[in-house]
Amino acid sequence: MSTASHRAYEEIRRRISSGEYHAGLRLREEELSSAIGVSRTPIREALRRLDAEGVVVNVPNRGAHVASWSDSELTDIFEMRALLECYAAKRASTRMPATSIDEMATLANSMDECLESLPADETYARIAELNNQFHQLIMVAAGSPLLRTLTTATVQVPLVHRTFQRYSRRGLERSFAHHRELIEAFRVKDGVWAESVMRSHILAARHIFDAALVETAGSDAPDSVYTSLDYAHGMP
Amino acid sequence: MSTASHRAYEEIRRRISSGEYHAGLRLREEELSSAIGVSRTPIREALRRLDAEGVVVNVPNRGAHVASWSDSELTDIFEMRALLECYAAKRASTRMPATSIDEMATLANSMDECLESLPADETYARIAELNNQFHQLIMVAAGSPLLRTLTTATVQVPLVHRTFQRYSRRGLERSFAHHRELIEAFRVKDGVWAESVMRSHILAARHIFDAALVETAGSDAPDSVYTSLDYAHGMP
DNA sequence: TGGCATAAAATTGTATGCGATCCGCGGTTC
DNA sequence: GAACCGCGGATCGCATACAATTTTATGCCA
Repeated sequence: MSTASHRAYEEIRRRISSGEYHAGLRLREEELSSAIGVSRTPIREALRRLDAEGVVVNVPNRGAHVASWSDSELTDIFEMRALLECYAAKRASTRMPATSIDEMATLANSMDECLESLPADETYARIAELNNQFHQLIMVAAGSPLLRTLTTATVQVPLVHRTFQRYSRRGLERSFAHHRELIEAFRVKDGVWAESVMRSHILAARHIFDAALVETAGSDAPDSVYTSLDYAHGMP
Repeated sequence: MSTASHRAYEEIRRRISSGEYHAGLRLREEELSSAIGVSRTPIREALRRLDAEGVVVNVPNRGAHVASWSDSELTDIFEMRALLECYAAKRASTRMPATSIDEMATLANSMDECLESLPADETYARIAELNNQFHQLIMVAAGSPLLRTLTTATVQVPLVHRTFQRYSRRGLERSFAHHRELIEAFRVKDGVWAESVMRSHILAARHIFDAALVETAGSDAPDSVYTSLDYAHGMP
C-alpha cells in the first residue's frame, strides 16, 4: 500500500489534469482534506511537491493555487520542449534498439486506425495515450534520466483539452506522418534527420496551439491563462 | 519574516552544499529538528522540497538521504549542461543589452586579477563567485525563465570543492579566454559563435572534472560518489 | 556459531489542536 | 464618495500526540 501523502498527490494532480480544478483555483487544505479523505498533513505535503513541480503555486499564509501560464510563458515552454525533444531524438537515433522501433511502428499503426472513428472524445483520448507512449519510447532510448526528468517537468504542461481537439484531421495526418518519418530516421540511425523531423513536429504543434489560442480568445476563460494537463494529454 | 519551513530548507541545503552533510548520509527528522530548532513538521516539508529538487532522496518509511551521483550520472549532467548553456548563449547573443556586456567584461577583468593571488582558497572561492555572476548574466539575457529554472536544477549539481581546485593555472587561463571570446561574440551578436565557445567551455570543464575523478579514485571517499554543491561553487 | 523468529526500540507517517496571519466587512473620518 | 481602520471569521503554519512501519536487539534451536 502507498502512503496517504502519495495518494493525495496523485489525486490532486489528476483533478488538475482533468480540468476539474481549473487554472488559478484556490486549493484549500481543509477542503482537499475532506474531499480526499486524509488529514491536512498529507495534503500539505502533496501541495508542497506539486509546488516544487510547478503545477501549483504556493504563497506562504495565502494558500495554494492551480498554476497558470501567460502567452509568453507558453511560448517559452514550447521552445524548451523543442530543444529537449530534438536533443532526445538525436541521442535516441544511435541508441534505439530494433525492438523499440518495432513498438513505435505498432503505435503508429494504432494511431492511424484511430482516424477512422475520429471526432469522438474517446478517440482523442486514445490518440493522446498512444502518442504519449510513442514519445516515451524516444525518451527512454535517449538514455539520459536527467533529460527525461527535465522534459517531464517542461511538458507536463499547459494544455487545455479543447486545444487538443483543435487538431484537424489534416493536422493529425501530418503529425502521424512525422511519426512515420521519425521511425524511418531511427531505422537508418540518422540523428540529424531525427532531430529535424522532431523540430518540425513540435513547431507544427506549437502553431496549431497558437491558432487555438486566437480562436478561443475572448471566451469566458480569463485572458490568456490556461490550465495544466498531463503529458498523457499532450498533443500528437 | 520567513517561515520555519523555509529556514529549515535553506539550512539543510546549506549544510549539504558545504559538505557538512556528505553524499549518502541519512537525514533523520528528529536530529535535524533539534539541530535547526524547529519541530519535525517544517523539517519534513523542507525534505520533501529538497527531494523534488533532487538534492535528497526520500524513500517512504525509510527516511531521506543526501543524494549522490554515479560516474554515468555525472556525465549525463555535463551533457545536459552543455545543451542548456549553449542554447542560453545562442539566445542571449541577440538579446544581451550593452550594459550587461560591459558587466561581463568587468567580471572577466576581476577574474584575471585573481590569477595574481592564486593558490589561496579564498581566491578560488572568489573566482567561483565571479564566474557564477558571469554565467548568470548570460542566463538572464537568454530571457527564458524556464530555461533558467531547468539549468539551475541541472547545475546545482555534483561537484566537490577539491575538484574545483584541480583547475591548473593554465586551465583557468583557458577558461578565462573563453569568457573573453564569449563577450566578443555577444558584442557582434553572433549566436553560432557564442554557442560554440560555450560548448568548448563546458566540455573543457568536463574533462578537467573527469581527470580529477581519476586522480581521486581510490581515496577514502566511497567509490565514484560525490556530493552536491551550489552553482556558486561551479567551475569557471 | 549461524540462522531465524520474536520483541523492543527507533523512526517515519498521519491526525489534531492551537496560535498567527490574512481577508472581507462595516463603520468612521475627511 | 473614497480612503482608512478595526474587528471577527476563515485559513494557514507549526507543534505535539499517536499509529504504522522499519530497524535493531534478543533468545532460541539446529
